[in-house]
Amino acid sequence: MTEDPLERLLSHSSWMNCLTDPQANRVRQAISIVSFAAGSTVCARSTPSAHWLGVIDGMLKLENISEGGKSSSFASVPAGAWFGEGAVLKGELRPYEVVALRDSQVAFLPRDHFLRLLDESHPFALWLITQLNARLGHYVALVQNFRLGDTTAQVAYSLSGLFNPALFPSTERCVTISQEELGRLAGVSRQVVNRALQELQERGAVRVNYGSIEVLDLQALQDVAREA
DNA sequence: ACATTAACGATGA
DNA sequence: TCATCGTTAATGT
Repeated sequence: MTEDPLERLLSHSSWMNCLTDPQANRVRQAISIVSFAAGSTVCARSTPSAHWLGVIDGMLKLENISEGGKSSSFASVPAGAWFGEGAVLKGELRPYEVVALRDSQVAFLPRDHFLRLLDESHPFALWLITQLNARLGHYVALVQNFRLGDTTAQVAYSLSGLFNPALFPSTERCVTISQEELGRLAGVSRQVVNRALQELQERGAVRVNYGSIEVLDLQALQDVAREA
């Protein structure tokens, strides 16, 4: 039963602790699981936000695409995280595209089940407020970083954001992401990412591997992100 | 100054 | 073989 990937996700999802056994079982049965190949679209932009999404395995990105076909992602979502509650709450069309960065498995919880939990469970509502607040804090810091920091600080902040324990409780020390993808996340070119990572490696904050980055000193990474 | 795009060769999986 | 990496040159703001 620990082989069940959905159970693995749920056992690491702190909001499950807010639910009663009947509620938890209801949720289990309502969730459907879909696999996506790297590069495929999980949710198209401007389609109804009919589900709350959890990443069982792999990694997703949330991105906007400009007219010129250039894409900029504003969030990467590693395994273990749930997202999309904003669009579900507002009942609006999804304002961004969800794309699998690698082969991924995604859990879909239907919108009505999500809303019912919110209606029935005070602890779940409190958990959700905490979650939204943590995300708000992340983006407030992102704006400050964008205005005050140099490009190395931007890369450092974007990378450290993947290890924010409030948002992504169960991320490992190592993240599989190409320098090009990190560039899309940080809003800079791949060349700048490459130089920034080498500088961060010289400082001992990270180790750069082929297709992945290992964080050796998260505090040092966050310190660089705050430099102006 | 410093970032961006384009391009090239080298190298890992 | 393909993706990714490290680097350089030309160009833009």
